[in-house]
Amino acid sequence: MNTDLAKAYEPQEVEGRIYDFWLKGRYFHAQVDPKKTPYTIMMPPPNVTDQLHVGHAMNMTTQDVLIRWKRMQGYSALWLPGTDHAALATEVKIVEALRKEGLTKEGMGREKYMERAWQWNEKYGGRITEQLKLLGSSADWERQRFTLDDGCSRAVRHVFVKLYEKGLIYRGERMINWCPHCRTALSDAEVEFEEKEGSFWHLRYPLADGSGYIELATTRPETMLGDTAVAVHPEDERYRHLVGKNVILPLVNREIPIVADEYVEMDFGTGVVKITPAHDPNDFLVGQRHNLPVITVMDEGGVINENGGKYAGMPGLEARRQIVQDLDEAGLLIKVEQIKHNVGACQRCHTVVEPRVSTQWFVKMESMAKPAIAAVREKKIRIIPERMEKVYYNWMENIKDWCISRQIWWGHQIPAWYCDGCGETFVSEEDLTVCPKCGKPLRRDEDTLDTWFSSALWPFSTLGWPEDTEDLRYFYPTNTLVTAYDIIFFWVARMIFSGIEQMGEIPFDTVLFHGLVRDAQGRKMSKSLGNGVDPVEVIDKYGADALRLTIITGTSPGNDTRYSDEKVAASRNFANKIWNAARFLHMNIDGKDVPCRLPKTLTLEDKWIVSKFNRVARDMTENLEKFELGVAVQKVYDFLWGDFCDWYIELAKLRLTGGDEASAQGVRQVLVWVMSSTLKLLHPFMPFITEEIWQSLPHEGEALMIAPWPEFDPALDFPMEEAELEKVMELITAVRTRRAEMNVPPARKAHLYVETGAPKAFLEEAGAIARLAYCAGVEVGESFDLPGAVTVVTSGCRAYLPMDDLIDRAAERARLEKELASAQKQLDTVKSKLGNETFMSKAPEKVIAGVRQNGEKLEEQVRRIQEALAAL
RNA sequence: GGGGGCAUAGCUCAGCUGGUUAGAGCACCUGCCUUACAAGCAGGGGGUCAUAGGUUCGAGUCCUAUUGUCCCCACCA
Repeated sequence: MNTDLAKAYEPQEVEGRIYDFWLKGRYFHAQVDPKKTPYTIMMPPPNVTDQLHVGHAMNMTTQDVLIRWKRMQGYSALWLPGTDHAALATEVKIVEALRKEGLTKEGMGREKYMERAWQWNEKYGGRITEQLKLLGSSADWERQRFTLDDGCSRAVRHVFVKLYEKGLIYRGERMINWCPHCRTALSDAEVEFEEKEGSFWHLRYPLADGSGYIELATTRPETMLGDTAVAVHPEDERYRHLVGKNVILPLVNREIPIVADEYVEMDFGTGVVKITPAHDPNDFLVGQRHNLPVITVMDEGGVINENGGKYAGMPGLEARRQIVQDLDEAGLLIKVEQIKHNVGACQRCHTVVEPRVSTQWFVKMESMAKPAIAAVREKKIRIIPERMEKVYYNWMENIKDWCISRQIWWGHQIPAWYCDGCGETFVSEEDLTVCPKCGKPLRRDEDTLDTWFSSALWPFSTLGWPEDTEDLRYFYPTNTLVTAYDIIFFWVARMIFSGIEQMGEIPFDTVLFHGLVRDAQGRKMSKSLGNGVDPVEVIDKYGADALRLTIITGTSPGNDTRYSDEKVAASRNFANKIWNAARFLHMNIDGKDVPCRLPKTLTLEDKWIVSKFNRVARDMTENLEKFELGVAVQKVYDFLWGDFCDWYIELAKLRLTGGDEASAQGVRQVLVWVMSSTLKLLHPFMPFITEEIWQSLPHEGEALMIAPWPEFDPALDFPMEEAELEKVMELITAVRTRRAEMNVPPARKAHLYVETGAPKAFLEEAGAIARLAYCAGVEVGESFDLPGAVTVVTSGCRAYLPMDDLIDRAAERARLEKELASAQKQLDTVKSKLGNETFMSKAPEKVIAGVRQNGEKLEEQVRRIQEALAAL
C-alpha cells in the first residue's frame, strides 16, 4: 500500500474538542444539544453467535452515513443502540465462560448450571461487542450513555405485567413448535422448512366391529401411539358409511372413532388421516372440533413417555423402527413409499421440530396488530422501499398469537409465580416469595422470554422507560430504523406494535431496508458455507473508507448486493485518487497564504467548476433526502474524479505555472475551496480520508464531521459559463479523438485553427486548448482557408489541424461523410418530432425547448460538416 | 398453495414521479511513465434494456400475458 495513503487511515489527533470522531482508536463525542432537533437512528446490536461478516458492515455503514449527514445538517444526530438484546449478545460469552470453568449442563446438573448461567447473564447483561467499533461508528460512546444496568429488564417486566393485566398475555395449552434438542418452544418464525426425503408408511387400522380395515398413510408412524381418532372428509362417498364407527388402534388396542372433518383432503393418499392431537398442529385443531382427548406420547427430549406402553423410553426414531416392524409383523403395514416433504427444523440447531402440546405464554395479537397496520397505511411510518409495505401487511393481517415463552436459560425470566398451595398464578414487577393468598412459598416460572419480546421494546426501553426520563422525551419517537429486510417480522413489526401499545406513539417515522450482502456467487454468507468475509481483514487490506464506499455504491434500498474484492479495490483506487489530488494541492499551496475562500473574480473555468459543484451539492441533498445513498455517492464520485481531477486540475496547471501571480492565487483559492467543499459532500461516505485531508488543507471550523453541509447557492450558479466551457471541452476531446484515430503521437504537435462565430471562450481558453489537445498553438477566428487540413467539427466550432503529410484525403472524406450522415440522422428525428403536431401540443414546454435547442445545434453541425467537405 | 423480487454491455450493478443519442465500475482493444496519481492519463469497441402484446405524441421506465430465476410466508397426513 502507498505509505502516504496508509497515513490517511491513521488520523492525527486534532486540537480541541473534536466531536464524535474516531481518532487513533478513541472516540470523541458530541454533546446532545437540546436546542437542536434530534435525529435518531436505531442501531440493532450484532449477533455475536454468528461470524461477523461484511453483511454487518452494510447495516453499520448505512446508518453511519445518515447520522453523519444529519449531523452536518445541524441535527443532534446519534445512534440509539440496542443494549438489551440479552439472549443473542450474551449467549456465546456465557457458554465460553462456563466452559472455561469446566462447567457443562451434564457435569453439574441443570439447576446449578442455570444458577451460574444467570450470574453470568447478569454480569454481561447484553452489552454491545467491541466489534462495532470497526467501522468507526459512534457506537462506543452511545453504549456508555445508554448502558442501563437493569433498566431494560424493568421495562420488560413492566410490559409483561401491563399486558397480562389487560388480558393480552395469557397462558395456555397450545400446539407449539418444540425443539427436542434445545428443549424449548419456538415461534413460528424460528422454524425453517427444509425439503427432505422421507418414507410414507401406508397402514391398515382394523374396524372395531371386525368388518374390515381402513387404510391410511403417515410420515410419522411413532405418533400413532397418541392417535385418538381417524378422520375422513364428510363428503367422501367411500367412507361415509364408516363415520361414527370405531377402529381399533393397532399395538395400543384403543378404540378410537372415525370422524368427518373438512380438513381432510379426499384426493391425497387414501383420503383417511390418523388424528394425533398432541403431536400435530392440524390434528390438534381437529381434536378440538371433535372433543378428542389429547394424549402426549413424547417427552421434551423426543422420547416416548409412559403413555407409549411398551415403547416407553425409546427415542422417537427407535420407536418408529420398532413400531413399523411390529405393524409389519401384524400384517398391518401395506407398503412404504419414498416421498419428498417439507420438514420443520430449528433455526438454531436444525433439529427436526416436534409439534407438541404444552403450556406456554402467549401475546394476543389481533388488537395490537390493527393500529400497527394503520400506522403504515396512513403513512405515519414510511417504509423504504415501498414494496416492503406489502410484506408487512401480509404478515400483520394474517398474524397469529405470539408464543413468547422459551425454555432456555439466557434472557429475561418470565415474571410469573405459581403457588403450589392454592394453585394461583401471580404476575408481578417485583419479585415475590410467598403467596399473597395462602402464604405458602411461591415457585417462579423457569421459562425466559423470547429475545424479540425485549427487542420489541427497545426504542423506548433503552431511553429509560418506564421512567419519564429526559432522554425519552427528547428522542422518542425516533426517526429512522435501518435494517435488513430479513428481519421485518422478528423485529420491525414487533417494535411498531409495541411502541404504539406502550407509548401510544409510533417508535420511528421511517424504516429503511437495505439488502443483504452476498458472496461473489450470490450466496448468502453463512457459517456453514464458510463464505463469510471478515470486514476487519478487508479493512486491513483496503481501508475502512474503501469498504464503506463499496457497500454504498451501486446499491439501492432493499436490493441485495454481491461482495467482491475487485469492487473494494475500485473504491480503494478512488480513495487513492482523492489523496493524490490533495497532494497536488499541497504542492501548490504549501508555504503560501491561501484562504479557503473563493476569489473575487472567477475565470470561465472557475465558474464552471464552482457551478458544477453547486449543483452536485443540491442533487446529492435531494438524493439523500430520498435515501438514495448509492445515487448520491455516485454523483460526488463522478464530480471529484471526472470534473475536478480530469479537467479542473489540468486546466489549473496552466495558470499555476503561467507566471501570472494574480491568476495563480485565484486558481489556488478555487482549488482549495472546491476540494474542501467536495470533501464535505463525501464525508458521510468516507469519513476518515476526508477528515484527514480536510484538516490538512486550509479550512474553517474544528472538524469536517461537524462542518456545515453545503447548500445550493444561487450566487454560484453559472449555467451560461458552464455551457461555454463545455464547448471548449468538446473541442479538446474531439481533437484528441482525431489524433488518436490517426495514431499521431502526443509529441507531434500541430497548430490548431478554431473557426467560430462565438470566439470568446475559445480565446480565453486558447492556452488550455493547446496544452490539453497537444497543439503547438491555437488561433481563433471567424474563418480560415485551409484546404486539405484535418477537420474537426463540434457543436460550437469547426477546427483545422494542418497535418498535410498525415492526411489521407479519401479517408478524411469518408470520415466526414460518416459524421454527416450521423448528424443528419439525428437532425431528421428531431425535425420529425418538431413537425409532429400531437407532440407539439401535448409534450411539456421544457421538453420541446430541449428538442428545439438540440435541433439548432445539429443544424449548425451539419452545415459545418458540409462546408468542410466542400473545402476538402 | 399465497405473496414478492429480479431479468439492462463479457461480469457486477445504477437508471428517481415515462422525455435529447441508455450509464458506472471491472474486464477488453489502441496509444501514452504528459512532475498529483501506471491502483494512472487519453482514445476506443461492446446493449434491438428476457419475450409477446397494450396504453401514450413518446416506454428500459406504466399495464397484461409468457418464459427463466431467486426469496419470503403457509404447508397435505
